[in-house]
Amino acid sequence: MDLSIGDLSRRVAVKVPTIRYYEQIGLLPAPPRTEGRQRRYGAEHVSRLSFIRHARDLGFDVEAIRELLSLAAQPDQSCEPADQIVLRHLESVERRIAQLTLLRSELRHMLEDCRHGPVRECRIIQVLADHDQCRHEHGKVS
Amino acid sequence: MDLSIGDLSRRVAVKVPTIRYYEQIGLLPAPPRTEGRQRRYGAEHVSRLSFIRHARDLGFDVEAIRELLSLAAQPDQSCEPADQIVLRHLESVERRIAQLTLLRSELRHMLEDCRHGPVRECRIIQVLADHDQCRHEHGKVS
DNA sequence: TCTTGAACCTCTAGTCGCTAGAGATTGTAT
DNA sequence: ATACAATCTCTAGCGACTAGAGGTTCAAGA
Ligand SMILES: [Zn+2]
Ligand SMILES: [Zn+2]
Ligand SMILES: [Zn+2]
Ligand SMILES: [Zn+2]
Repeated sequence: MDLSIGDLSRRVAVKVPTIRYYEQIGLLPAPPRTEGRQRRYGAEHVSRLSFIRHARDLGFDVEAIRELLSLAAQPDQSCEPADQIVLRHLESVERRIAQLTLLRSELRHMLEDCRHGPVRECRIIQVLADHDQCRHEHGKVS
Repeated sequence: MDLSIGDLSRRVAVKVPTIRYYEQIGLLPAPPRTEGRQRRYGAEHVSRLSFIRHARDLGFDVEAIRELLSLAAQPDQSCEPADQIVLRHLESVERRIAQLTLLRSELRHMLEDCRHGPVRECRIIQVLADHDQCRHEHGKVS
């Protein structure tokens, strides 16, 4: 186990510049270097980066991942803080789904109502110009 | 109708720096100025900014809004390009909902499976470390 | 051993859609 | 005249990368 950054990249499916970025922000520890200053990674880097990547895929932000990693390193502590992080994330995903569902409905209505004639008669343009013609109180999409 | 940037901001509910930003990127035309170089807006700015704000609330990106505005200014043309823009956006919203729905399910499972004991036994940490323990092929959340 | 060339290095800047601040000027009400 | 809120320009920062320039190192084949 003595992987170049390219090897690690292929193995974990994280791009090379992203790995360097994670090192820069202190998410992945700086590995040892060859005499020519090239990075060489070991098994612990593979598993840590896999964790990071999986958590990113699941939508956690870097701050949350930082906390999750530090919890994972303390196996005797209660896992409650980790649960809290996941719960918070779940709630934000649910809020997001609710917003997007309203949005989808609004967009579908716009497309259904459109008569596909000249812009002058286009419902899409009219609705965009006037939120009162919307069916829902879709909030801002954040 | 001769609104300061603050008046316009309150009327359309778009923050002052955002209005200046829209001017900078060419989304909102530069208004006339007072002798002391302060911006003064008219009715056409109110309606254009309302359009922009509504489209942003509906999740359209600036490029799409640019195209929609330029279409809106040509009332005799076919509205098909506008419909296309909305359709593209709808499809991306639908993809996003599908991803987030998978994600929600995964996060719920993680929370359900967790025994709330020490980190060593925490399913959340275990699943994060190993995607094979996931129920779904949740893709990357983009 | 030498030579090639892919992979690596650092550093800077760009993405998107704002948001925040500094420091100076203008408008308006008393 | 004075005070003070609002405005001005300019620059930098957010999150999570991504792209590129310009230079160096590694590893494989001749
Ligand atoms: Zn139409
Ligand atoms: Zn609306
Ligand atoms: Zn747990
Ligand atoms: Zn997974």
